[in-house]
Amino acid sequence: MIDRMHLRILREIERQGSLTAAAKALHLTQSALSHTIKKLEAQLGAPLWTKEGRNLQLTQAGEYLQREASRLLPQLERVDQVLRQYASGDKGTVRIGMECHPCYQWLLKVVEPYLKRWPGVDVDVKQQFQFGGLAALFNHDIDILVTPDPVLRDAITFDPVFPYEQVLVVSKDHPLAGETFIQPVQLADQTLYTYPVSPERLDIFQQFLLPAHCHPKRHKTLEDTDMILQMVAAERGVATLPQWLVEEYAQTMPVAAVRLGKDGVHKHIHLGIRNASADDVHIQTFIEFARQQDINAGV
Amino acid sequence: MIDRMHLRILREIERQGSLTAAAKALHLTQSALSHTIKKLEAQLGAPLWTKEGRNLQLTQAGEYLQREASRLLPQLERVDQVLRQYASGDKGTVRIGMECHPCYQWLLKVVEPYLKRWPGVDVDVKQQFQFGGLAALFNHDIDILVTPDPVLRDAITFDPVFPYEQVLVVSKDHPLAGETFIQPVQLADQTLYTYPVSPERLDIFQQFLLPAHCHPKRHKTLEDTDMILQMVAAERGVATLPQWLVEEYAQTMPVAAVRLGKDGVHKHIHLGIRNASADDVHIQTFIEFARQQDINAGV
DNA sequence: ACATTCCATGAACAATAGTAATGGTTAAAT
DNA sequence: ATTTAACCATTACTATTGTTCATGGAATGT
Repeated sequence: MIDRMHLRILREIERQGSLTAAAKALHLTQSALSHTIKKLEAQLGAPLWTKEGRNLQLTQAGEYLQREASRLLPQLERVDQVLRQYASGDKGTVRIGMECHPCYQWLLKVVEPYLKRWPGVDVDVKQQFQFGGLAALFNHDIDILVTPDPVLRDAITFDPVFPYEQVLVVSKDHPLAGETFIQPVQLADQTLYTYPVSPERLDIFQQFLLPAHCHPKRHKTLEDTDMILQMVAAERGVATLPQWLVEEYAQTMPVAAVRLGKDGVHKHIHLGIRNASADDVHIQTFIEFARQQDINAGV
Repeated sequence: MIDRMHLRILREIERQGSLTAAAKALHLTQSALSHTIKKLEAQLGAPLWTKEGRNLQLTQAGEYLQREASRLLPQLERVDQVLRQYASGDKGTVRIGMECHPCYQWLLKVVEPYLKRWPGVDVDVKQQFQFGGLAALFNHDIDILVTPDPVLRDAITFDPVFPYEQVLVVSKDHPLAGETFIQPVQLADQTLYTYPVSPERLDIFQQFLLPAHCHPKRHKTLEDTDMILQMVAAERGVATLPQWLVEEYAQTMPVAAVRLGKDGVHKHIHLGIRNASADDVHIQTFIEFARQQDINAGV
């Protein structure tokens, strides 16, 4: 009953704000659109819009349909894209999403040689998710999720591809800079900079501070890795980052890494995929490639 | 480009096995189907089937499209259903999925009075999920997930609605039947019956046996609660169940409950919903209703 | 009050999708 | 080997649906 065109109409009227503009965007006349809408509403037996003055206001049913449209249409468009790629040989697109900020740095290193090795495959990288990376994976917005926090569930498989150590970053002149490792209490008089995510998802809290019932003097958040490191370099506080990333930054900035606890905090970057897409060639090759890359990089 | 009808064709040909039968199922002539397919393949620039003898064989692209069809069509059909319900007043359907076997018993008690209280709302209960309950929730196969194991994620909200204690069930004549509680070691010479799910998802292992590095003498699995209790009653082994459920069974069977550890293993049944559907009236009222129900039942 | 923008409508037309009839091919039944 | 039945493709024709054109009314801003 509800056809793809109906969904497109809903979406386009929302985007354009008016029926006339939507018609143009859909390569139709205003009249055609008006007719189609009237017919649809007759079929449904309920209006989708009410006329408020000279523009339209969605009814409750209309709002529902619009939400579904913005959810389903991208999936249908993806189907088109994939089919076009089937038709034009073995070209493909792998859509990769990331949840953690430093993952991006790692991904850059993997994607570049991957694109060279597989010229027929495109890579789409997405970072912003309305409902988080896992939802994006389930909703078929992305095909691979890069994350340090795998979740054990039937439908999703996580594959550890890159081991790294999470370390404390401090200014080179900081009192802690000389230590080989620190204890949780040593952060009690420090200002800690992190990305703006809830403490439950920050390893420094979950795996280091909370088990020892410690907490930093202050906890501040900043969006951007560079900004955080600026603050650390300026001795305004400390932060945590992957060790390999600190090494890189240390070449150009006065910062140093210190191990968290005697044994360190060890993590893996995981690649998560839907089990249903496990036999997709491009996804398979990407994961394999990523894992091999790390054998070289994971020194 | 790909239209709903195309997806229906793919699905129906799979279901019926032949083009002629599919045409009949779609209320079309065989000829019409043949035409539509030819046109679609021309548009795509690639065949979706190859003729193997007198029946059809899907190409790779065809297989992909078929998978997408069986994924997307149910969602489109749900949209139809909801819109029909909008048209016919405030009727609605809440689709509930369950991951844990005993959840079903609890749900039965909640659904019955709920249906009486809200005659306009239907409840669909589903128990089998190809990729697990969480995936079903993400895929819009269900609207509410009943589970004892919430997962913290952006897109999903879990709401604890019913507290219960997980206990050991033993035969009335079993040596352990007299104890007020048992220690993990006391299961070392017992046969343990559970549902056929992996030990990581069984509280008896995760919260009781593994922390004490114990394990039962034997671990057997059975599909069905009644069957498990039969085995327990016949002194073939022990099992774990929610305490309130054991109480019920104890009225008709020679079984008794024993606390797990000094403090017991305490759990909650959670209701999980997509954040995007948090303002759906029917879903809201169901959760509210479920929570109130438990105040009475949760003795 | 007037121009402008927006949406609705009816009639005419064009495009699309559907049917009927037929024929060729394949696989099973006699 | 021949017949029978099932399946799919094709052509020509028809019905339905979608689209445009031309027009009019209703709301907004100047």
